[in-house]
Amino acid sequence: MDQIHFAMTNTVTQKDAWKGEANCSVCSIRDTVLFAGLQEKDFEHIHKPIEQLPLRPGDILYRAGDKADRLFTIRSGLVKLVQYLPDGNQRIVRLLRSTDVTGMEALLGGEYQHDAVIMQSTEVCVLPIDVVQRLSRENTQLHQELMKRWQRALADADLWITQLSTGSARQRVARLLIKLVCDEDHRCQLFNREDMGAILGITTETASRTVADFKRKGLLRETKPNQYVADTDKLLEVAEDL
Amino acid sequence: MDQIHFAMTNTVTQKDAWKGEANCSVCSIRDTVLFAGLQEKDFEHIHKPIEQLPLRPGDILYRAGDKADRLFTIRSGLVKLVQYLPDGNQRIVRLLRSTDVTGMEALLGGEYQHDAVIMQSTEVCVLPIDVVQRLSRENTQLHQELMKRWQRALADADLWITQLSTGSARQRVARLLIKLVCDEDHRCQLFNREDMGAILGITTETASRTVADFKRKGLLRETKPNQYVADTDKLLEVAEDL
DNA sequence: CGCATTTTTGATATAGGTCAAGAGGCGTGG
DNA sequence: CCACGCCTCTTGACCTATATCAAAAATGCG
Repeated sequence: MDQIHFAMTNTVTQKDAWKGEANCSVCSIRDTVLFAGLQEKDFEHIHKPIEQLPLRPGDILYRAGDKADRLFTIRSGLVKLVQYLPDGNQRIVRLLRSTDVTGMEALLGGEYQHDAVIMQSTEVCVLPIDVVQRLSRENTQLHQELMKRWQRALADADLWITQLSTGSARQRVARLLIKLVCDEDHRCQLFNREDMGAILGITTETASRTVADFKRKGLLRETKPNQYVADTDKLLEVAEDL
Repeated sequence: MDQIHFAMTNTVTQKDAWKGEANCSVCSIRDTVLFAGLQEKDFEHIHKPIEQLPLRPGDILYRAGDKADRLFTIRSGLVKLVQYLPDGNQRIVRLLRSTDVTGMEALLGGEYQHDAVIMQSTEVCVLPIDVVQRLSRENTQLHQELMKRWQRALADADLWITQLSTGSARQRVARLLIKLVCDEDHRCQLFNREDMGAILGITTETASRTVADFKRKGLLRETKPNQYVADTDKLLEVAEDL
């Protein structure tokens, strides 16, 4: 459908939004992050600074076909990986959130495989690929961590197929909502219906109708604009079509 | 639907079908295979023998939940990776063919994520994980090759989503057929309609109807039982809905 | 040859696509 | 602060593709 509005949006290359050089050794999410296993001495070897960037909805982190020379850790926010069909339609193939790593294509020196588009205000760390490669050679734990990320991405992709691309529209929407519930209060934010459709392989209208229906039936309650509370139990019933 | 008929089938653990110890240094497909980059001296370090197994349709290479301690290279044949939905339905999430590697979960010491089921007579090499791990530490090229395989699996998974789980049933079947065409004569073998359905997220009946229709319309010609010639151009038209 | 399994085909129901219009939000500029 | 225009969401009416249920035809196997 659209895939447009690119011309206006920033890519990360323009450093005007640069937030500053990161100090990984005091990173607040360091123990869950790619660099978790690094030692003091490892940090001494990082000469190139690691940038930390704030990004806004609609910004493009990288595009399919760009030379892959950087790896990204998502500190916070939400990013979609998008691929295009021959007919121009788009399909979202993965969502990235806090502590996720993306752009691992860079480790092999190829091109990025997706457009990475910011959906909610996001902060990323930008890791130059040569830094990661050297560290990965020297530090077994980082190396292990990289493989784990790879494995995780693959498991995510499998789930995307089995959960989000299989079954009725109702089931798919329900499963997506369950995935989105973040805190223990079952709160979640949704995104626009078009993106929901591109995630689930259904039309915008069907996404809309289904969400509206869930609201009416009380599986979803909107506390304030785009702030929902989900009835996870009922959603699960729908997801498995009981 | 079924996911059954397991009780009767072999898993690879029973070595009765053992074909013999492989000699990797003279492997006929060695230059396209995981061990492509190994040197003579590397082979000297492989103490544990590398098994080479012939498998028959219906055999199970490994099952979801099994401890992942071996990595497999497909020498020839066809293997499906299957996952199950909560409601018991199955979905095929990947197909493996000659030179593909599977079971990389083993590198992280977890459990296999899928059932790996033989679809057509297959030969695999079984690589004990500790062998691979040691070699990968010593040999950069093997290590690189492993990452490439990981990347490839991920790209396959993305294609599975965009090509085989998106669009009308006709389009999906057409795209699948295009994928299956192997030689330059556009020959291909199909598999049973149920598997086609589980790959495409459609019913067995729809798969059957669509294939039958393609035959009638001449997009597909059956030369002998389960030996087809595909009209790739016409299939492409259908795939992109021109 | 006869049984079991898979494929094909038919009839029917329905979920979801399509096209179109209205409703609600939100930012911009007067 | 309001009015206008733009955009997204929602809803409606309609129609088609695909699921579902069932039975016949074809295929393979012992």
